[in-house]
Amino acid sequence: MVNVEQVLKDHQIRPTAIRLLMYRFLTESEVALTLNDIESGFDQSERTTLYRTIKTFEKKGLVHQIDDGTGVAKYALDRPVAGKQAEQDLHLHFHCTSCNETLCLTDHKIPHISLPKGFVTEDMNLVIKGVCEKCSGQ
Amino acid sequence: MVNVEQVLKDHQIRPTAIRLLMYRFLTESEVALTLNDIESGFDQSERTTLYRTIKTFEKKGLVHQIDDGTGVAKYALDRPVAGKQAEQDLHLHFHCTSCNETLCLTDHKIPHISLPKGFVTEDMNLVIKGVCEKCSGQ
DNA sequence: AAATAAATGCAATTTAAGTGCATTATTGTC
DNA sequence: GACAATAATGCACTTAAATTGCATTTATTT
Repeated sequence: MVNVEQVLKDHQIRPTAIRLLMYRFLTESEVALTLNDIESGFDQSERTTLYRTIKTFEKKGLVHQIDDGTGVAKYALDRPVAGKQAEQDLHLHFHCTSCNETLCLTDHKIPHISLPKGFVTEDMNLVIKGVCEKCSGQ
Repeated sequence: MVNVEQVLKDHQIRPTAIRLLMYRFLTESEVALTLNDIESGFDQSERTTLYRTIKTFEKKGLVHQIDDGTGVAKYALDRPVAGKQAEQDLHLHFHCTSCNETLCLTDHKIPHISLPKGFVTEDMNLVIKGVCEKCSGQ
């Protein structure tokens, strides 16, 4: 069991009630969540507060935003890979066109790609669209 | 010089004035364009018409939409690769965080990635963020 | 406990995307 | 070429997500 309060503090995030709740909520989700998803997970909550909370998490490196092509931003926890750090945001994402869910394939790294002269890579974003194992029934 | 009218017809698109103009406009652009970019390129034009035109082009396989993470859709012509077809939309895109431009790196294909059992790939989308050769000055 | 700084709640704005419908233009048929 | 049928266009409007302003509340520092 992780000490959520400590995790937030470690990232210079003040552990307020809502932040603790949201962090736990994100922890429990297998898939990336939209702001709407998050909003639905809370009884009484201001959309704006949730928005700013997730943005704070993002800025502080707790979550990453995923653009899966649906036009709505989704967010998922940065789940540290055992032994590694920092390059963890170079994993790829899978978007299921059937159930509309998007998930991190944390141990599928994006292969290195060499670009033409002059191009400097800062970040990479790979989204694979298709049918997930739940929906393909395989 | 390509016969634009014929290109449209080949894709079952009626060659109206606006469509011919927009196709030429897209041809002349090195980078992917937002709807706003396109709108700015025309003197008198209805946003809606341009919107529906680009969507028609997309449906008929003349252009592809690019989601570069800025939250605004961009569009670029499907420029057929000599000798190949169909798999041409598996090239990758580069988004420059300096000039905000996005371009197709047509001859950089997305490498094959093997997914866990049950996952079926239908489409892939790779966007590399960084600094382009114009902005890096290299 | 007071002063300071940050987080929250609510209202409102911005912006892109998309729809409905009447009008206009284009195409196919006679 | 005229006419009917079909599609494209223009304009107004709606939807939905993202984002900001500001007053209020809560937490932190001294």
